[in-house]
Amino acid sequence: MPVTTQPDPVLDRPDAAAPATAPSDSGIRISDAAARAGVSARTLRYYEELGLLTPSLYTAGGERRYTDEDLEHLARILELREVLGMNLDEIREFLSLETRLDELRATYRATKGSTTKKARTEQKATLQEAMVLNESLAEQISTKLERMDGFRAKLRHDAQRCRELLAELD
Amino acid sequence: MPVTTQPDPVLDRPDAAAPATAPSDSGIRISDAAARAGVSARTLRYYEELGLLTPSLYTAGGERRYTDEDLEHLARILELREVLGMNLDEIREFLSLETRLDELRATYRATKGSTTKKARTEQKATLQEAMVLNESLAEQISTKLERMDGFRAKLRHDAQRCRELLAELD
DNA sequence: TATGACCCTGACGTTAACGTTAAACTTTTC
DNA sequence: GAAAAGTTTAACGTTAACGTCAGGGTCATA
Repeated sequence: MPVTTQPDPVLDRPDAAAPATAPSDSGIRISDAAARAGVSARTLRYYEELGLLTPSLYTAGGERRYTDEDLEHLARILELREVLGMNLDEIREFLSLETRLDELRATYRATKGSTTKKARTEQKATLQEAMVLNESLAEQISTKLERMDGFRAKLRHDAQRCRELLAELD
Repeated sequence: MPVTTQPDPVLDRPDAAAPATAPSDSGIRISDAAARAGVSARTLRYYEELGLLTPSLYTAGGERRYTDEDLEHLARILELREVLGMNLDEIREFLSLETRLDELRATYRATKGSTTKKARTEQKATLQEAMVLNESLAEQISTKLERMDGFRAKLRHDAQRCRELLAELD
């Protein structure tokens, strides 16, 4: 037995639609996953330890197997780290809120409006929380963008002065 | 004797023009400088240890005194750290190149074109180096700006979906 | 089925960027 | 001019995010 997934991994996908290209399945090993993402295997184990990225498959022998979905998740983590400069704790917070939003949307679609008042207020609370974090993040990003843009302008100005000096030197 | 600056600190400024507001002079102590910049005194000592920021004054007793100019320099360091996410080594490299450019401009103006060929080729080399670093930095910033902007767009989209859901919940 | 290539789980090591503390010295203030 | 407040150097401590290594299993392939 190669893999310890009892339910069919294709028919049971959270997203009902069949994937574009049938996955070569059973996932890839950790070193390959790491190489594709440009990180080390140790990093993947560490992220798992922190609860950031759990491979969706394990072999019977206990080896990690990563799916394409896992790799996408990893890419999101790395984007938050590299582009936004978040530390791993902030990333976990952000991702957990994202997950809760997804769940909320799922249950919302499932119950289709016929929810109790209690459930509805809870959903509202989650949505509010999401909005708050979203807006605070967007604001931080905007100010950072402005400052970076200002810096870039200074760089351009400096470059111009360099060019002028070079020109004067014939 | 309060300060160990033999020449007059006002008349001997590198920039000949008199400062807009006569400085209350003799500089501020380390903890005040740190507080103004929003960092710790330890950080200032550490930056000095790394050669990033040397206070322009010392009391006879050996205490650091920071001038407004020092604080501006510190602000630049912090901008490189916070906005661009540079580490302290990268910051030092960048600042040292900036300093060399300033020196180059100074000697250029001083000699007013009457330089030897050897000196001129050296100046050209420095300018080229500066341009290379400048462009590489500008490029990095641009790609980072794009990715951050993309992320912000995703956030906006998410926020919109949240608002729609909230509206549906009446 | 053997064997080389991988992987597992500890566990300790590393680096950057400071934090903290101690013991002695300066500066300021009353 | 003496206490209070602040500073100095030196040295060890801390945290995040992994690196590295040992000892022992697992996988793929010939």
